[in-house]
Amino acid sequence: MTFWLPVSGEPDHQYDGVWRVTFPRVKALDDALVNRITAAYAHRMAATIRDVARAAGVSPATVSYYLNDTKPLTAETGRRIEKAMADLQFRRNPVARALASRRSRIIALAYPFGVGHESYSARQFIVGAARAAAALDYNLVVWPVEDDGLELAKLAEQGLVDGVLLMDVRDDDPRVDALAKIGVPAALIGRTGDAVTLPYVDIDFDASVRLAADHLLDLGHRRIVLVNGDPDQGNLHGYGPYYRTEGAYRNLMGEWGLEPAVMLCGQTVVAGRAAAGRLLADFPDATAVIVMNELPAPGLTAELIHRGRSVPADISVMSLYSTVNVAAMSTPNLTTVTTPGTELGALGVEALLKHLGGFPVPPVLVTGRLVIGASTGPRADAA
Amino acid sequence: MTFWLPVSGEPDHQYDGVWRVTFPRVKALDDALVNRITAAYAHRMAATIRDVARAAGVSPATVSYYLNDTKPLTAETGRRIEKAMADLQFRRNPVARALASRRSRIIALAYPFGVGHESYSARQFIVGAARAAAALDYNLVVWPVEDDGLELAKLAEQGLVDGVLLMDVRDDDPRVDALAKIGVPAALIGRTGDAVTLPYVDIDFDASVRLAADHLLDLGHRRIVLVNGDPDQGNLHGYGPYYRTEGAYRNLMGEWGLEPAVMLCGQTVVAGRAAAGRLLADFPDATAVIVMNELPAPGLTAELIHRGRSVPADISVMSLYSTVNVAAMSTPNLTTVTTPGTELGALGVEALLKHLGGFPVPPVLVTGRLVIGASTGPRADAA
DNA sequence: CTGAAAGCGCTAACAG
DNA sequence: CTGTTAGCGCTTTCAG
Repeated sequence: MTFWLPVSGEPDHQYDGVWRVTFPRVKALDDALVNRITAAYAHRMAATIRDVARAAGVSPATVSYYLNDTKPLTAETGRRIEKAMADLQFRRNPVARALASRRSRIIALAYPFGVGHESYSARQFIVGAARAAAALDYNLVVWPVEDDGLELAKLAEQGLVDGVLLMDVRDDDPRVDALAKIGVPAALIGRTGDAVTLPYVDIDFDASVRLAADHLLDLGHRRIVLVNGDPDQGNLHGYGPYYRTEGAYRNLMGEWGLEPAVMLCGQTVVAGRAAAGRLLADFPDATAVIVMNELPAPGLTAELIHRGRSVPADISVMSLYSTVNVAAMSTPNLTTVTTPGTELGALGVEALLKHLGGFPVPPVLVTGRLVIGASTGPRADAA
Repeated sequence: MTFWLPVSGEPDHQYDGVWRVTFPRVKALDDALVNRITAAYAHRMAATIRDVARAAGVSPATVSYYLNDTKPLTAETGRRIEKAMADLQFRRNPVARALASRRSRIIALAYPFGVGHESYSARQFIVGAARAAAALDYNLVVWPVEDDGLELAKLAEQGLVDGVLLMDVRDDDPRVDALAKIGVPAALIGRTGDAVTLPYVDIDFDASVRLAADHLLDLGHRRIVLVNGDPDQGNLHGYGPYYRTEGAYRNLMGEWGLEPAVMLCGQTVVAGRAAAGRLLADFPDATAVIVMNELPAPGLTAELIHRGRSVPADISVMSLYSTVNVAAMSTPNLTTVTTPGTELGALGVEALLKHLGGFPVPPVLVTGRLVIGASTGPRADAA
């Protein structure tokens, strides 16, 4: 079996004791080699539950009860088991436990990795989810899969994981259907359309947009343009963050009696640069702009300055759903409402596990944090 | 059991049908709840190898041989098994397989998540590793653990995984010792000190620095400053990328008969800004600078411009080990030699699996890609 | 080339 | 409160 990494360029290998590889197309191990792998999982030589039982003078079942706290035991019995376990350096075997209990205690994080999903906060989601899982004695496997659900189905139907946490969900997400057909439980980061049947956690778009807009309104701005993501680029129709953010923005503008102004922009730095020209042409009276997602904002800001506008004196830029580090890269460093990635990852795991436990799981919406930078300031032409 | 996410700010919850959470301290499920989780791993109702054997008129062992290609079978037998599997929609149970074979076919990616490790290419490593693992029928669990090896030891000694891939390794890495003591096989992305006993893949620092420096030399620059990472910040003493990059740089300068000039800088955008002042003060004759890692470079560039220097007319900036997206965020967009994250992740998995198979694994060094931006240009004061 | 049989280490009824 | 007893589904000698 061979697989190719999604990297450009031709392979160029040299060997002189070590391999030196430039832009590799990676040819992986073949089947035969993989089959010959001999190392066992680390646990192999450890004492078993039977050894412990024997040493403690109880039955294996009793040890199991103690381990799982699944039946009440006398303190004395517990103490003897505890001692035996310590003496024998007992470590329970998670694989055997999984087989017998029919629960692997492994969950998967499925996240897309194609165009339009190049969010740098991806790392935060993974860290949040993995650490939450670890704290709950679960393991998190990572499945970077295509949007279409095919790869996901293949992985899920292997039956290793107890459940799947889906990232970057769309209204009509093929991955959801794929999992449903296989019968693997799932929870969502993001949501599907109106009839959300699965547990989910998501950004609180209303609150986040309000946080962003209020800051601008407080500074006196009245002509605030939203630079939203473009669903036509990267096939992101029905992508919640786009239309929910726009909805929140329009509501808010309505609430304040202001005219909404929306333009679309691809999710790259370069697209952000290009958007600057359109912004100035189409909305010459804009004094502030809210830019969706972390990549376009730096590009747009840079290009505004390049075209002779001063930020924030002429126009304030608010970066919506970015990270502190990315926001700091621009000059001036950007004011942003962050993506609560760590929180969503952790809360997503929590939702999934509650769901696996058969508990009702109310939706959770998390608001980003307003981090004030130097790209927003008082409206210059204030009446 | 309760755990706190590493997020700042106080919890602020509201419930009105959905939870609305701001800056949450996440309180996770308690033990009792986790114990009550009932969902089984997805496989539970599927046909077993016995069913297949019965349907095919062979023994379970034969089916196993067929599945694993572990003994030669007649074509006819294979065909019958194949048909039975299809009829019954057979899916082998990975947990049972793991128990019997003593191999879980799960490997872990351990990566640090503390200060100094906030690389945005982390996502690429994970994607590369996870997809390589999947291609080889392995699963990758993610363990974001502290540098000290304690958390890692706790996870590894559970015995779920067949091996561990360590990211961001240092010369004297406690995590390596921790794994050795437990007896869990490991491979490295990065390397330990001189006596590297474990298989590793790493950046080809010599080649990458040469790629960066050659570009600048070709443009006529002769006074090229290296802005290296500061090991005192984030406790990164013995961190290979720092001293290997510096070594490569010094060699190269020697080779060209140029005077090396090195300054240190923390791994944040803000530190990069601060470094600009020192650069101008300490090396007023510099016409080009090579900046280590993706965060400081944008800061340094911005501050140089802020101080009235023109990039690249007055000074060229080369961002070493960044990503295309981050490099594009600056104005001018930065020339960079990338971190080959995807490649290293995939090659690391390959190295680990070969190691598990008992095969010799020669080291692999991968060179980044030179992506030319607008931050480097011909030396202005060329004689 | 195929099969019988003995587990892998743990859990979970069911008894007592 | 504790023990007995079957497995969970697959792999892997060891025979034939």
